[in-house]
Amino acid sequence: MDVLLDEPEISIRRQRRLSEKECTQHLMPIQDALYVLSGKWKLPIIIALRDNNRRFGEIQRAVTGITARVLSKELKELEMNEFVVRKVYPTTPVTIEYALTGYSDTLDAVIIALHDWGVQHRDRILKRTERA
Amino acid sequence: MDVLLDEPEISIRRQRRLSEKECTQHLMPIQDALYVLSGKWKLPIIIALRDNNRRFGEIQRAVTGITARVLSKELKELEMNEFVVRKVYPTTPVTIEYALTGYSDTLDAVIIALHDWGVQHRDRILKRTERA
DNA sequence: TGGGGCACTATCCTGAAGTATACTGCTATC
DNA sequence: GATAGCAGTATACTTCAGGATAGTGCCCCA
Repeated sequence: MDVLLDEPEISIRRQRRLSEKECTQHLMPIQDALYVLSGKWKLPIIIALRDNNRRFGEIQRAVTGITARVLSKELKELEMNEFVVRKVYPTTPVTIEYALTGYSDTLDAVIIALHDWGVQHRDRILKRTERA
Repeated sequence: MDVLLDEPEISIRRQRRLSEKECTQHLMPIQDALYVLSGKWKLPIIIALRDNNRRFGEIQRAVTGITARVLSKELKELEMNEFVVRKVYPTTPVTIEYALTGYSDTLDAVIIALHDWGVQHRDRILKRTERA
Protein backbone atom coordinates (compact mmCIF):
# COMPACT_ATOMS: atom_id res chain seq x y z
CA MET A 1 0.00 0.00 0.00
CA ASP A 2 1.12 3.51 -0.74
CA VAL A 3 1.52 6.02 2.03
CA LEU A 4 -0.48 9.23 1.86
CA LEU A 5 0.96 12.32 3.49
CA ASP A 6 0.08 15.98 3.66
CA GLU A 7 3.26 17.52 2.45
CA PRO A 8 6.09 16.45 0.18
CA GLU A 9 9.34 15.89 2.00
CA ILE A 10 11.23 17.02 -1.03
CA SER A 11 12.22 20.21 0.74
CA ILE A 12 13.24 18.49 3.99
CA ARG A 13 16.21 16.72 2.39
CA ARG A 14 18.11 14.46 4.73
CA GLN A 15 21.83 15.00 4.91
CA ARG A 16 23.70 13.41 2.03
CA ARG A 17 25.20 10.08 2.93
CA LEU A 18 27.57 9.62 0.00
CA SER A 19 28.60 11.76 -2.94
CA GLU A 20 27.71 10.51 -6.40
CA LYS A 21 31.32 9.60 -7.04
CA GLU A 22 31.56 7.70 -3.77
CA CYS A 23 28.40 5.85 -4.67
CA THR A 24 29.65 4.74 -8.03
CA GLN A 25 32.93 3.68 -6.49
CA HIS A 26 30.97 1.57 -4.07
CA LEU A 27 28.72 0.16 -6.72
CA MET A 28 31.26 -1.40 -9.05
CA PRO A 29 32.94 -3.79 -6.60
CA ILE A 30 29.53 -4.87 -5.34
CA GLN A 31 28.42 -5.68 -8.84
CA ASP A 32 31.66 -7.57 -9.45
CA ALA A 33 30.99 -9.63 -6.35
CA LEU A 34 27.39 -10.25 -7.25
CA TYR A 35 28.44 -11.28 -10.73
CA VAL A 36 30.56 -14.20 -9.60
CA LEU A 37 27.82 -15.50 -7.31
CA SER A 38 24.70 -14.90 -9.35
CA GLY A 39 23.03 -17.41 -11.59
CA LYS A 40 21.11 -20.45 -10.60
CA TRP A 41 23.93 -22.86 -9.91
CA LYS A 42 27.18 -21.26 -8.67
CA LEU A 43 26.38 -21.42 -4.97
CA PRO A 44 24.82 -24.89 -5.07
CA ILE A 45 27.96 -26.14 -6.79
CA ILE A 46 30.26 -24.46 -4.27
CA ILE A 47 28.25 -26.02 -1.47
CA ALA A 48 28.39 -29.44 -3.10
CA LEU A 49 32.16 -29.06 -3.33
CA ARG A 50 32.39 -28.02 0.31
CA ASP A 51 30.54 -31.21 1.06
CA ASN A 52 33.47 -33.08 -0.46
CA ASN A 53 32.01 -34.01 -3.78
CA ARG A 54 34.89 -34.08 -6.18
CA ARG A 55 34.05 -36.04 -9.32
CA PHE A 56 31.94 -34.61 -12.13
CA GLY A 57 29.26 -37.24 -11.72
CA GLU A 58 29.24 -36.87 -7.94
CA ILE A 59 28.68 -33.15 -8.22
CA GLN A 60 25.95 -33.61 -10.77
CA ARG A 61 24.15 -36.02 -8.45
CA ALA A 62 24.60 -33.68 -5.46
CA VAL A 63 23.31 -30.63 -7.30
CA THR A 64 19.96 -32.03 -8.23
CA GLY A 65 18.51 -30.83 -11.49
CA ILE A 66 21.65 -29.54 -13.17
CA THR A 67 22.47 -30.90 -16.61
CA ALA A 68 25.96 -31.98 -17.65
CA ARG A 69 26.17 -29.15 -20.16
CA VAL A 70 25.46 -26.49 -17.56
CA LEU A 71 27.61 -28.09 -14.87
CA SER A 72 30.51 -28.19 -17.29
CA LYS A 73 30.08 -24.52 -18.15
CA GLU A 74 29.72 -23.44 -14.53
CA LEU A 75 32.78 -25.40 -13.42
CA LYS A 76 34.81 -23.67 -16.13
CA GLU A 77 33.64 -20.29 -14.88
CA LEU A 78 34.40 -21.19 -11.28
CA GLU A 79 37.82 -22.34 -12.41
CA MET A 80 38.43 -19.05 -14.22
CA ASN A 81 37.53 -17.18 -11.05
CA GLU A 82 39.98 -19.40 -9.16
CA PHE A 83 37.39 -20.79 -6.81
CA VAL A 84 37.94 -24.29 -8.12
CA VAL A 85 40.85 -26.33 -9.44
CA ARG A 86 40.45 -29.13 -11.91
CA LYS A 87 42.96 -31.88 -11.22
CA VAL A 88 43.75 -34.54 -13.81
CA TYR A 89 45.30 -37.83 -12.73
CA PRO A 90 47.04 -39.98 -15.37
CA THR A 91 45.15 -43.14 -14.58
CA THR A 92 43.41 -45.16 -17.29
CA PRO A 93 40.95 -43.79 -17.96
CA VAL A 94 41.94 -40.40 -16.61
CA THR A 95 40.54 -39.50 -13.23
CA ILE A 96 39.34 -35.96 -12.87
CA GLU A 97 38.72 -34.16 -9.61
CA TYR A 98 37.43 -30.73 -8.78
CA ALA A 99 38.28 -29.03 -5.52
CA LEU A 100 37.71 -25.67 -3.90
CA THR A 101 40.74 -23.43 -3.63
CA GLY A 102 41.82 -21.44 -0.62
CA TYR A 103 40.63 -18.37 -2.46
CA SER A 104 37.09 -19.69 -2.36
CA ASP A 105 37.28 -19.33 1.43
CA THR A 106 37.52 -15.55 1.03
CA LEU A 107 33.86 -15.70 0.08
CA ASP A 108 32.98 -16.88 3.59
CA ALA A 109 32.20 -13.41 4.94
CA VAL A 110 29.96 -12.71 1.97
CA ILE A 111 28.17 -16.01 2.25
CA ILE A 112 27.64 -15.56 5.98
CA ALA A 113 26.28 -12.03 5.52
CA LEU A 114 23.92 -13.19 2.80
CA HIS A 115 22.88 -16.17 4.88
CA ASP A 116 22.14 -14.16 8.01
CA TRP A 117 20.19 -11.56 6.12
CA GLY A 118 18.30 -14.26 4.22
CA VAL A 119 17.30 -16.01 7.43
CA GLN A 120 15.83 -12.90 9.03
CA HIS A 121 14.19 -11.89 5.76
CA ARG A 122 12.49 -15.26 5.45
CA ASP A 123 11.35 -14.92 9.05
CA ARG A 124 9.96 -11.50 8.38
CA ILE A 125 8.07 -12.64 5.29
CA LEU A 126 6.60 -15.55 7.22
CA LYS A 127 5.41 -13.30 10.05
CA ARG A 128 3.95 -10.89 7.53
CA THR A 129 1.92 -13.60 5.82
CA GLU A 130 0.78 -14.94 9.20
CA ARG A 131 -0.52 -11.50 10.16
CA ALA A 132 -2.44 -11.21 6.90
CA MET B 1 45.46 -24.42 -16.52
CA ASP B 2 44.68 -27.78 -15.03
CA VAL B 3 46.81 -29.20 -12.27
CA LEU B 4 48.42 -32.57 -12.85
CA LEU B 5 49.08 -34.75 -9.85
CA ASP B 6 50.34 -38.25 -9.27
CA GLU B 7 47.56 -39.62 -7.15
CA PRO B 8 43.87 -38.91 -6.76
CA GLU B 9 42.98 -37.32 -3.46
CA ILE B 10 39.68 -39.04 -3.50
CA SER B 11 40.77 -41.23 -0.61
CA ILE B 12 42.29 -38.41 1.43
CA ARG B 13 38.92 -36.80 2.12
CA ARG B 14 39.07 -33.67 4.18
CA GLN B 15 36.85 -33.55 7.22
CA ARG B 16 33.24 -32.83 6.35
CA ARG B 17 32.30 -29.24 6.91
CA LEU B 18 28.54 -29.50 6.72
CA SER B 19 26.01 -32.28 6.34
CA GLU B 20 23.91 -32.30 3.21
CA LYS B 21 20.90 -31.13 5.17
CA GLU B 22 22.86 -28.31 6.77
CA CYS B 23 24.06 -27.30 3.33
CA THR B 24 20.59 -27.09 1.88
CA GLN B 25 19.41 -25.18 4.91
CA HIS B 26 22.22 -22.74 4.32
CA LEU B 27 21.57 -22.49 0.63
CA MET B 28 17.98 -21.36 0.64
CA PRO B 29 18.35 -18.15 2.68
CA ILE B 30 21.40 -17.23 0.62
CA GLN B 31 19.44 -17.63 -2.56
CA ASP B 32 16.62 -15.56 -1.08
CA ALA B 33 19.06 -12.80 -0.27
CA LEU B 34 20.71 -12.95 -3.66
CA TYR B 35 17.33 -12.87 -5.30
CA VAL B 36 16.35 -9.49 -3.89
CA LEU B 37 19.70 -7.95 -4.87
CA SER B 38 20.41 -9.53 -8.21
CA GLY B 39 19.52 -8.07 -11.54
CA LYS B 40 21.09 -5.13 -13.21
CA TRP B 41 19.36 -2.27 -11.44
CA LYS B 42 18.34 -2.96 -7.82
CA LEU B 43 21.56 -1.80 -6.21
CA PRO B 44 22.03 1.25 -8.45
CA ILE B 45 18.49 2.31 -7.56
CA ILE B 46 19.05 1.80 -3.85
CA ILE B 47 22.20 3.86 -4.09
CA ALA B 48 20.40 6.62 -5.99
CA LEU B 49 17.79 6.67 -3.25
CA ARG B 50 20.44 6.85 -0.56
CA ASP B 51 21.77 9.84 -2.41
CA ASN B 52 18.42 11.53 -1.73
CA ASN B 53 16.84 11.19 -5.09
CA ARG B 54 13.13 10.90 -4.47
CA ARG B 55 11.14 11.64 -7.59
CA PHE B 56 10.73 9.16 -10.42
CA GLY B 57 12.41 11.42 -12.96
CA GLU B 58 15.25 12.22 -10.54
CA ILE B 59 15.94 8.57 -10.00
CA GLN B 60 15.84 7.86 -13.70
CA ARG B 61 18.38 10.62 -14.33
CA ALA B 62 20.59 9.39 -11.47
CA VAL B 63 20.56 5.77 -12.63
CA THR B 64 21.92 6.38 -16.09
CA GLY B 65 20.70 4.05 -18.79
CA ILE B 66 17.56 2.73 -17.11
CA THR B 67 14.29 3.04 -19.02
CA ALA B 68 11.04 4.18 -17.41
CA ARG B 69 9.52 0.75 -17.97
CA VAL B 70 12.27 -1.03 -16.09
CA LEU B 71 12.56 1.59 -13.34
CA SER B 72 8.84 1.33 -12.73
CA LYS B 73 9.03 -2.44 -12.47
CA GLU B 74 12.06 -2.41 -10.19
CA LEU B 75 10.54 0.19 -7.85
CA LYS B 76 7.47 -2.01 -7.50
CA GLU B 77 9.64 -4.97 -6.60
CA LEU B 78 11.64 -2.91 -4.10
CA GLU B 79 8.36 -1.72 -2.61
CA MET B 80 7.10 -5.30 -2.30
CA ASN B 81 10.29 -6.22 -0.48
CA GLU B 82 9.73 -3.23 1.81
CA PHE B 83 12.98 -1.54 0.94
CA VAL B 84 11.13 1.43 -0.50
CA VAL B 85 7.93 3.35 0.24
CA ARG B 86 5.99 5.19 -2.39
CA LYS B 87 4.43 8.32 -0.97
CA VAL B 88 1.62 10.10 -2.76
CA TYR B 89 0.89 13.75 -1.94
CA PRO B 90 -2.50 15.18 -2.91
CA THR B 91 -1.14 18.15 -4.78
CA THR B 92 -2.28 18.94 -8.32
CA PRO B 93 -0.95 17.13 -10.11
CA VAL B 94 -0.10 14.50 -7.54
CA THR B 95 3.45 14.53 -6.26
CA ILE B 96 5.05 11.15 -5.84
CA GLU B 97 8.10 10.40 -3.77
CA TYR B 98 10.08 7.25 -3.18
CA ALA B 99 12.13 6.77 -0.07
CA LEU B 100 14.20 4.02 1.50
CA THR B 101 12.72 2.36 4.55
CA GLY B 102 14.50 1.54 7.76
CA TYR B 103 14.40 -2.08 6.66
CA SER B 104 16.61 -1.27 3.71
CA ASP B 105 19.33 -0.48 6.24
CA THR B 106 19.40 -4.13 7.30
CA LEU B 107 21.12 -4.76 3.97
CA ASP B 108 24.13 -2.74 5.10
CA ALA B 109 26.10 -5.73 6.36
CA VAL B 110 25.48 -7.59 3.11
CA ILE B 111 26.43 -4.62 0.99
CA ILE B 112 29.59 -4.04 3.00
CA ALA B 113 30.62 -7.69 2.73
CA LEU B 114 30.01 -7.72 -1.01
CA HIS B 115 31.84 -4.44 -1.38
CA ASP B 116 34.91 -5.50 0.56
CA TRP B 117 35.15 -8.77 -1.28
CA GLY B 118 34.62 -7.03 -4.61
CA VAL B 119 37.42 -4.58 -3.92
CA GLN B 120 39.99 -7.24 -3.13
CA HIS B 121 38.79 -9.39 -6.04
CA ARG B 122 39.24 -6.50 -8.46
CA ASP B 123 42.70 -5.92 -7.02
CA ARG B 124 43.59 -9.56 -7.46
CA ILE B 125 42.39 -9.63 -11.05
CA LEU B 126 44.40 -6.51 -11.83
CA LYS B 127 47.57 -7.95 -10.33
CA ARG B 128 47.03 -11.19 -12.24
CA THR B 129 46.71 -9.41 -15.56
CA GLU B 130 49.78 -7.27 -14.75
CA ARG B 131 51.82 -10.40 -14.10
CA ALA B 132 50.72 -11.90 -17.43
C1' DT C 1 -1.18 26.94 -28.83
C1' DG C 2 2.47 24.26 -28.62
C1' DG C 3 6.25 22.31 -26.41
C1' DG C 4 8.04 20.18 -22.27
C1' DG C 5 7.99 17.87 -17.75
C1' DC C 6 5.55 14.67 -14.71
C1' DA C 7 4.81 9.53 -13.78
C1' DC C 8 4.01 6.23 -15.83
C1' DT C 9 1.84 2.02 -19.18
C1' DA C 10 1.54 -0.77 -23.61
C1' DT C 11 3.54 -3.25 -27.23
C1' DC C 12 7.07 -5.41 -29.38
C1' DC C 13 11.81 -7.28 -29.62
C1' DT C 14 16.53 -9.04 -28.51
C1' DG C 15 20.02 -11.63 -26.14
C1' DA C 16 21.59 -14.35 -22.57
C1' DA C 17 20.65 -17.99 -19.34
C1' DG C 18 19.15 -22.26 -18.87
C1' DT C 19 16.91 -26.90 -20.66
C1' DA C 20 16.39 -31.28 -23.46
C1' DT C 21 18.23 -34.74 -25.86
C1' DA C 22 21.51 -37.17 -28.19
C1' DC C 23 26.17 -38.51 -28.88
C1' DT C 24 31.42 -39.23 -28.21
C1' DG C 25 35.41 -42.70 -26.86
C1' DC C 26 36.98 -45.24 -23.17
C1' DT C 27 36.64 -49.09 -19.67
C1' DA C 28 34.62 -52.25 -16.42
C1' DT C 29 31.12 -55.40 -15.44
C1' DC C 30 27.16 -58.84 -16.38
C1' DG D 1 28.04 -58.86 -26.78
C1' DA D 2 25.41 -55.77 -24.21
C1' DT D 3 24.95 -52.56 -20.89
C1' DA D 4 26.43 -49.02 -17.73
C1' DG D 5 29.47 -45.46 -15.95
C1' DC D 6 32.95 -41.90 -16.77
C1' DA D 7 33.47 -36.83 -18.32
C1' DG D 8 32.01 -34.44 -20.94
C1' DT D 9 30.41 -31.96 -26.15
C1' DA D 10 26.93 -30.71 -29.89
C1' DT D 11 22.67 -29.06 -31.43
C1' DA D 12 18.39 -27.24 -30.88
C1' DC D 13 14.97 -25.26 -28.06
C1' DT D 14 12.51 -22.27 -24.43
C1' DT D 15 12.15 -18.63 -21.16
C1' DC D 16 12.62 -14.33 -19.30
C1' DA D 17 15.11 -10.08 -17.91
C1' DG D 18 15.78 -6.13 -19.90
C1' DG D 19 15.71 -2.64 -24.07
C1' DA D 20 13.36 0.35 -27.77
C1' DT D 21 9.74 3.04 -28.88
C1' DA D 22 5.50 5.23 -28.53
C1' DG D 23 1.71 7.11 -26.11
C1' DT D 24 -1.42 8.41 -21.83
C1' DG D 25 -3.61 12.62 -19.24
C1' DC D 26 -2.35 16.32 -16.54
C1' DC D 27 -0.20 20.85 -15.79
C1' DC D 28 3.15 24.90 -16.48
C1' DC D 29 5.54 28.21 -19.21
C1' DA D 30 6.56 31.06 -23.40
